[in-house]
Amino acid sequence: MPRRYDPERRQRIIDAAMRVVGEKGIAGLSHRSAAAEADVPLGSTTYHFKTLDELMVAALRQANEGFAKVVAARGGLEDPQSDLAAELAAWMGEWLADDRTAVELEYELYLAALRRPALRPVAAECTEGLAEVLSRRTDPVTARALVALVDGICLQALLTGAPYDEAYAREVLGRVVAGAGRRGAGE
Amino acid sequence: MPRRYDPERRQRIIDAAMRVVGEKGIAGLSHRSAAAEADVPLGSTTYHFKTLDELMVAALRQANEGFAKVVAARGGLEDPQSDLAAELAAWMGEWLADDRTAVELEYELYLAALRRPALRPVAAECTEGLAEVLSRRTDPVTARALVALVDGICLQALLTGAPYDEAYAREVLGRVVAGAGRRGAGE
DNA sequence: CTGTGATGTGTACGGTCGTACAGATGGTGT
DNA sequence: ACACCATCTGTACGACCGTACACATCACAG
Repeated sequence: MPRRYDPERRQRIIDAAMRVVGEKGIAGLSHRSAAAEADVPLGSTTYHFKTLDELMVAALRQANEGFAKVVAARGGLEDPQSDLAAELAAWMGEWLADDRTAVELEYELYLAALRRPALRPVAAECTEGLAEVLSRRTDPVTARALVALVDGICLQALLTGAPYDEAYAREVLGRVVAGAGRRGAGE
Repeated sequence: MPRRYDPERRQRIIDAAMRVVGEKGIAGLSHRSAAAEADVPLGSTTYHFKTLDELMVAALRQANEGFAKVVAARGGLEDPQSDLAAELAAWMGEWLADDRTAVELEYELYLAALRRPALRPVAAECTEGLAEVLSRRTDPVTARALVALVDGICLQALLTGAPYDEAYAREVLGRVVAGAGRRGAGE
């Protein structure tokens, strides 16, 4: 593996791209805007990322790794003594309250997979990552359903601008958890 | 209300914009591409829709009206004898199988509200529209949760490219329905 | 019948974009 | 020491974009 002249150049471009998406949205991301934000010449971004899709793949992967760390750091999700639904609802509240822009950034990159097949494998990693963590507390089918419900609740809050209702989230997440292991659950 | 020289001009532009989004995605929508698709001059699209946001608002509203008609036409959702979760899961299956591109079109416009405040009120109408229909079969909290779960399940299928699993959808939707009217449900 | 305002049309300007490329630069293996 | 190649840089081109504007056209009130 040959060393680089500027070994952090590629990484700095990814970080810059994430800042651009956070500030101006995916529509504002271009080789030029990322280059300007990273303070590197245009040719440098086109060299490291031949297409914008490549840059978005790198950004989404990095965002998801950061997300996974935040989830892992919140130990409550792994503690078998805790109420899984309540833990999830509380964590969503913190996530959304802490910095809604950061959540928007993650979802914008994640949802971009809708029209960009190149992003789909990475998007699949994102859902599987959270589902895998939840699988340590419940069965895989319930875990996948919880991920879907978390996405739906977050999106409802973000898309309509409505405030996050933690009691509501805890209640409905609890219903999915409560049904774990019943008839026809596939497990 | 003054009549128009070409009373259908505006409507034709909206239809063209929806075709453009369906074929090339929101990123491919511009005053020019919509004008070309509608076979009208550029100045006509800029006259009727001062900004692209206005055009997207009109397109999303129209897509939602079409969606509401499809939902209403499927009477099973209103029949109190039917299994609500099974009806919903079957309807999602038909929707996704019939023409996945059409579903992508709807979700792409709907999700665009994430970064475009102008679309948020219309996005809110979309969720409330379906929630209102479901409210005739269950309580409002459960209805809202079902909408969130439907969105999450559809998005998981669309984003990851995975096939739609109707049995799974029926099972987890059923859990949410089964919990209706319990403790702390807010109703 | 005529004025007036809404609607339709064509063209042009300045800006941003992806892409391409030729040359500079400095690691790295031999 | 030398050559090779990954990396870096600046510049240019053609395409597309939103916007603006002057002028044509038509419905309708008076």
